[in-house]
Amino acid sequence: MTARHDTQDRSMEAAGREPSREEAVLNAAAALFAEKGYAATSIRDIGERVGLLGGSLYHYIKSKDALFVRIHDRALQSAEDAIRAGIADIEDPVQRLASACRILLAIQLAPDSLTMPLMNDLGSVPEGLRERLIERRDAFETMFAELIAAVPPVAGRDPDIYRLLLLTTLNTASNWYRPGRLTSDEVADQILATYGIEPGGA
Amino acid sequence: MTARHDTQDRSMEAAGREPSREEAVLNAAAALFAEKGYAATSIRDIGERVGLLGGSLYHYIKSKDALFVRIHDRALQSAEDAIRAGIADIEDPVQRLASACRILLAIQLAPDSLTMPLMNDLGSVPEGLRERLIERRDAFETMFAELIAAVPPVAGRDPDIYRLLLLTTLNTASNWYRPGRLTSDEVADQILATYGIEPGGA
DNA sequence: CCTACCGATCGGTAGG
DNA sequence: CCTACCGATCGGTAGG
Repeated sequence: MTARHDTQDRSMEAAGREPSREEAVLNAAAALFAEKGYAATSIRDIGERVGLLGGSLYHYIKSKDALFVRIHDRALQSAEDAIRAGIADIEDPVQRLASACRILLAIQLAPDSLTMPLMNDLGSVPEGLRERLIERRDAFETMFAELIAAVPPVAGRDPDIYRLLLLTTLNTASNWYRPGRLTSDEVADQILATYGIEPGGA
Repeated sequence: MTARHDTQDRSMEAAGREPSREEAVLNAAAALFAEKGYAATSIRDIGERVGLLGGSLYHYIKSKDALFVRIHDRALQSAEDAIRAGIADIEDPVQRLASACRILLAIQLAPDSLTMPLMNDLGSVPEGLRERLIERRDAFETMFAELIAAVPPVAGRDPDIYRLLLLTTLNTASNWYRPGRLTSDEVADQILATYGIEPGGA
């Protein structure tokens, strides 16, 4: 989970090829939505980031709403895929949960526009959209809930609250994390210890 | 959709008197800013909530920016006052921190427009404003940092991360909390246990 | 992918 | 506190 990619944007895909124009639009939009939220991000803002005028974006997108949904779904799917792949070969439930947390945190802390700040505040999203997005989110969180349910509960802790606190802690870490002093994995270790998830036992 | 006179709530203050019009404007604005964020809340939205047209609000406010600053400062000041008052007579550092957490959480979970969701996401606030607000926030967090510094650190935990996780956990609880099953204090107990803050000892 | 534009809405003001 | 309006900006479209 060590991030070795540069701070440079215009991030290339894994293989190293140039991103297509459409990918560039999605990435720019993801970054802006993550930074300023839905309402404060204008179509013209997004266009400016990729060197197009606002109206020109409509060759690649159907509407601002649809663009947001697309990015939101892609981010969740990408995170879900990464977690599933990362834990596929692990059998011990504690190790599975620990790995999932580490991967999710790495995603949340990495300045990677593919997943970006996994879309945290839906507050400024219009009424109609919000429900769709929350449904998608619930599906993601179900996966996490299952990972948590597989480990022995911590004594004296309400399982629902435990789950919500852990997930929220992972998801909001990007609000305060500043790269430099600690790596993502070091922060993950702190969070895991806080929630009594001690892999390797020792 | 009962459409009597005003569907408005017109909640009274603690003492039972009518809130002044200015207070009503501040409270409505606080609720809307907390719900949808700065950018997605229009002056006309706020006016609608108190039964005025948008332009009429400018008798009570100087600008949207200034209104937000005012509400933000009031919320932080009010929270700070409540915490200071609540721990003034407590000497044991663990008890002081525990009480402060309980009070802060109660504020964050209460649908009270005076403090409302203590303004969490500054993402949609314009550049210039944001710095001012973050400064104000730092002052508040300093008080909390001192309370934490007074208790013995948890073994193996990074103090800075510990502080950031605890504070973020308290501040984001309103994102998932739904009244009914557990009270604010019961949630607080879960959080305190998670962070090794066990007052009373037995 | 741009020019040129649309209707709607924004924060804010004048003037009573 | 409203009417009536301002210039700016919004999401989005036509037409090339």
